Amino acid sequence: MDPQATQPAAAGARLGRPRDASRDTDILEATIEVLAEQGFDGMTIDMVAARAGAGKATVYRRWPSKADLVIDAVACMKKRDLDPAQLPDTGTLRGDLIALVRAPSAADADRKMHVMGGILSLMSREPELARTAYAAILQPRITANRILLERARDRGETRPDIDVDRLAALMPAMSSFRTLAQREPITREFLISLIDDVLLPAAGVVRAAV
Amino acid sequence: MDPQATQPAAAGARLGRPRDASRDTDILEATIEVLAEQGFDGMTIDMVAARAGAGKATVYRRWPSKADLVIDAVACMKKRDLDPAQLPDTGTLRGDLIALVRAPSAADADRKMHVMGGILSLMSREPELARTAYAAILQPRITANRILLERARDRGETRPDIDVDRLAALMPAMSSFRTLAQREPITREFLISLIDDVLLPAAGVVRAAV
DNA sequence: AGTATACGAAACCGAGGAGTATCGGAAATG
DNA sequence: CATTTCCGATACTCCTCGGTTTCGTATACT
Repeated sequence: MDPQATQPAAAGARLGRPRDASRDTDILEATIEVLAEQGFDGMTIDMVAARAGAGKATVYRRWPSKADLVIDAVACMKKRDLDPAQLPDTGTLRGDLIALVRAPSAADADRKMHVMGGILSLMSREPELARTAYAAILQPRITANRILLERARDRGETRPDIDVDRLAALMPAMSSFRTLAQREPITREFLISLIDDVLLPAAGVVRAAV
Repeated sequence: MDPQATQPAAAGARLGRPRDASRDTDILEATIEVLAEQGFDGMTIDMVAARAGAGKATVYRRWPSKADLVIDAVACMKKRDLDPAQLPDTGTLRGDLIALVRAPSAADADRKMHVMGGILSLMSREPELARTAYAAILQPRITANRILLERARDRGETRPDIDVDRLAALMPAMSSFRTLAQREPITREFLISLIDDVLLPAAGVVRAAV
């Protein structure tokens, strides 16, 4: 199995120059960027390598194929994500939702949606990627919405019989639709209008004076 | 200009074997099918020709390039579409919306969404296609919803201050999201749940006994 | 009949991109 | 210093696919 079974015990120090871990993250970030701009089929390994300031060999030493690189890059988007443990808790559903659409969140969501659009065609052929992308891009947001909605419902702020799952997917759905199909940017105004004109009325929250 | 200016006046009968018009529709339908299954980049002209039972030359005699073929095929989807003049008018918003999601509509919407997903990457590079696709696939549905909503609002069935544009896009947005991102099929149950649990509450329609 | 075009099938051409190999140099171990 | 592996750069192979051409046949007009 292991051709290097001389002295370094198991996963110990290998011989020769060690790998530069910074190349990994640079390549993964470049992959996400090119993916968002060009889509999977429009993206070439040379583009990624050039943007990362790396050589093609350095890419292929780490990932066996273009598809594996993309799958790994998408999976790594999940890490720097909102932590369910520190969701906003302002006392009202509207306050929580508004807090969730702060400026960096909007720009970040816009790029994530473009990545999603870029790998749509590949997702048909790679079910594993489809699950990974859902978990990395959509699931966190939907889960956060679900938690906020359940909390508000248990407070008696909404109707008691709301369809939490459906409503939790509402904002991601309308956002992706606007970005990908209507090709208009996600703005803070759009998100707030979504909260006040669609989501809160649908949840049966009485409209406060604005 | 016209190298054939002998006897046939202007656009009259040409010389030789005339073109078979049935090949046009066969090729266009095959294009839509392959597009929905494979996406633009995964689709090859050979696939389309084979499925249409035609030769590649027959395709290229009619459309100068793959992109032109796809643009034309998408544009032709608009023809067999719902006519705004004969929208349902049942007296209630819910009745109208339910009537609009009859069985053939659901299956048709599912395929249209897959086509939309298949050309997403191309739409970035071809703004003309983006407009065409929107007009052929989404606009008719959104417009129909808008008309029904405005009618209901003017009847006093909804709150008077509803955001018609936002609400008209709600069902297409949630449908495309479910199809493309969540990869679950569009069922009649899903659409009705959307109407009863999201759209009507958001529009302020009082829930009738079900 | 003669001519001109359309048809399906298949060979063909050229560009572009995935993946591999090579090279000179750098960074680690011994 | 010798060895080994990593690095960026680049040349190279192989294959797919868009698009063109050819061929034998079919179908129109004159």
